[in-house]
Amino acid sequence: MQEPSGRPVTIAQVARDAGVSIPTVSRVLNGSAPVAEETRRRVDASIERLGYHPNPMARGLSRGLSDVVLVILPNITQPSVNLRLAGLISVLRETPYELTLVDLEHPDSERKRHLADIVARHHAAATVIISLPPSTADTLQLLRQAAPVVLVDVRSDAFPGDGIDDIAGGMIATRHLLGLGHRRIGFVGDAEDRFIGNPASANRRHGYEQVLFDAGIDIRPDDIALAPHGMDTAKAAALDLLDRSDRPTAVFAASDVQAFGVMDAARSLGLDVPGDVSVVGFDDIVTARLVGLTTVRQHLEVSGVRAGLRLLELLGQPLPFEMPEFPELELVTRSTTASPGDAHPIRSMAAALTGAAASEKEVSTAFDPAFGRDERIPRRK
Amino acid sequence: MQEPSGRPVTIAQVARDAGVSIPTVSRVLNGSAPVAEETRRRVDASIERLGYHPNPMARGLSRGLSDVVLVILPNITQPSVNLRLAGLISVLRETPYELTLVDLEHPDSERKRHLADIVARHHAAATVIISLPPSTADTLQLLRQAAPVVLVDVRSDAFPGDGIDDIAGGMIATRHLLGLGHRRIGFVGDAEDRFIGNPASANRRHGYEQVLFDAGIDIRPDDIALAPHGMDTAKAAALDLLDRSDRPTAVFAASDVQAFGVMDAARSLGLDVPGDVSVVGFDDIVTARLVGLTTVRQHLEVSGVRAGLRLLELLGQPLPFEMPEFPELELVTRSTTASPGDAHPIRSMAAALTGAAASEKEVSTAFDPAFGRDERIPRRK
DNA sequence: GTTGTCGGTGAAAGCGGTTTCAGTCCGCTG
DNA sequence: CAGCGGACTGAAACCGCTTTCACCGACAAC
Repeated sequence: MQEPSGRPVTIAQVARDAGVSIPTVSRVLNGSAPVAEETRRRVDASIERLGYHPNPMARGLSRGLSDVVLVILPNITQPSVNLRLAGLISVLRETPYELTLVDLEHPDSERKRHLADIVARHHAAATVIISLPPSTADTLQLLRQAAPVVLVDVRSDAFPGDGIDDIAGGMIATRHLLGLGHRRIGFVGDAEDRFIGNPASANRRHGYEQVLFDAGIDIRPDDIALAPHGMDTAKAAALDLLDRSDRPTAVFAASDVQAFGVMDAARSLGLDVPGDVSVVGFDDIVTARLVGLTTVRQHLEVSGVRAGLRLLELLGQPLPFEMPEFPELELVTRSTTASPGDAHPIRSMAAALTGAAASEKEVSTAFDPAFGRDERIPRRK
Repeated sequence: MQEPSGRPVTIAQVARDAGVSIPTVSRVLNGSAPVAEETRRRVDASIERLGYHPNPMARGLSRGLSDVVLVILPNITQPSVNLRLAGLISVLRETPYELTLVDLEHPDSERKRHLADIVARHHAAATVIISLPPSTADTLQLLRQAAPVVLVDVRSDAFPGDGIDDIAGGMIATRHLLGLGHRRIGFVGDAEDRFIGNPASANRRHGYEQVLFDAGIDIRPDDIALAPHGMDTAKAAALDLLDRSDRPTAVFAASDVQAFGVMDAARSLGLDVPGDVSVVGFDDIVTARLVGLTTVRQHLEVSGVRAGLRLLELLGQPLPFEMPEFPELELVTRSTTASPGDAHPIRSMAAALTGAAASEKEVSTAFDPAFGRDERIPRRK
């Protein structure tokens, strides 16, 4: 605990202090070779006394591999991304790996940030890419380098990863509305350059269209509104959809964030949810529960956990716990959906406000999001 | 772009390929000394052809300083923490620094993770600590090491940082309720070990008490409910507060998350917000807008930005932009507060659902949270 | 015509670790 | 008692890069 201020303590100082050679200290540190009990004690004492911490750069250089896992994601404030990251972190916490974060924020702006270049620049032990589909060029380049790559929220033949079945998800949501008796069902999703973007929204729409088709319902083009991802943009799109006398009686939004936009639009038109319009979202982010949004739940945090475990496998590390098994997708029925004409305005609004636990089929998991979790556990009591 | 697969390309290979010495390549890379135009061209060509990226560990080791900024925080899924981090990231993005993330998640569990040890272990160029007050021992040890430390959401004499004036914030919230005519005002805040925890909640309470005192209002002990931080715990605490015939007509919650708990409690008691109970939160996280919560806004993302800029200063780096000036705290009036007895149940509920933009005094900033921002900008159009 | 000075370059010495290799010193076996 | 293997240790090489330092040629200054 001395640490004479200034430059950090080096292994050489420890060796000198303990009266041994540098390699011996290294052996004590890593247990890479037998060290006499007495020697070990002396070394440990010196380490403690000097407050020595091995320099991770030197160690990494020497061993030829770093201990950092590079994580690349589009935007950390995005609730879904955030939760996936949290899941990954919870796994990495149990390992000797560090986490280096690269937030692209505007991944496709000018497209100048090539994923593969970012990866190459970092020389990390492994890379996790969240919600960003690598281009073909990226894929080729990533395959050429040695460090493993794991994808989250993206399916690829080239890399392990766990995208969900978005088509099935779209079908679940649409069937729910159909089951409630809706026949005019709108869709609000991403308008995006599909060469770059995540195809999730498009696939959810495919599921939606498939179900309607199977039910013999014609899809009216003007019941589909696309806008760049975001709550406000979705609201604008939803206004087009809902500000008509022959509006749909229900809307399936490709994400919870967009569903909020739809609800906001409904509100500003004086429409009751679900009295006048039912709304279904997708993801089940934390806020969905708060607002009482009916949605298709995917286990966001679990996807991060899985990626972490898969990574450890690839790195030949022991897994701190088992790969969790979760239903991939499930409908969470809350208070933004009802049969057409089946409105109880006041009750439903009130319920919507706080997520009417009574009517909700909740599943408790080991990975509850932060809102439902106590951050500070009172100690000794 | 060849990269013969396997081991990453080294500077030696580039040097050989370009027919120059290693130092020359280094000079081209860093512009640290003049290089003949012709030579430079050859080297650049080799770098490009081989797909060379300097090994950051080797570089760091050699230069004696790393390019990573260590960020330690309590829980990344916590909206306030998340936003602060996002602000920091936006600054670091403009610099050559990498960001390594350590999420404690349960910072005080067993207290075994000493901040100073984490910092020492990483040998980073600098450290940012978000929403975690260092202990005295930590502080001493952190001061002893060379790399700068910046605090976010914590005030300290030892390190630069920008905590807000929580007492003033508590006063703002309470005065608002007082101004609406409330005389029985409850408080819901953190029950915590103040030796470890962040004193924010306690300070907000002090502000609250001060205002009531100045107004000549007696504070009834049972109008104050404390619980470990979290929405569900706050709900339970609020139930105690509100499930009485002589309940308060308004509640000031020490954070938005806790305010949501209070609203949830009110809902489950069949109380209308703000008809029967007004609720004020603190922070103005994204969700607050969504739910229409009246709250005391602090510019969370800006706090991260400031920390980033301050860090760059300490590191002697040029600042990518100016230090933003923002009002420290401001009341954002939405739809969860009203004068006692001044209820319009249906309207207010509906408004609450989506944040009734009309009645809201919004301030637009350059740092809008994700919900209000388009994540994917459609290109070429 | 000798000195500087400066652009341009390479040899070599680190940076702080790990790892190979070559011993010592033992205790055992045959 | 020679021979052997294992426990334990240190010298030295190496990881990939930066940074002196020395050197060479060219050109300006005296």
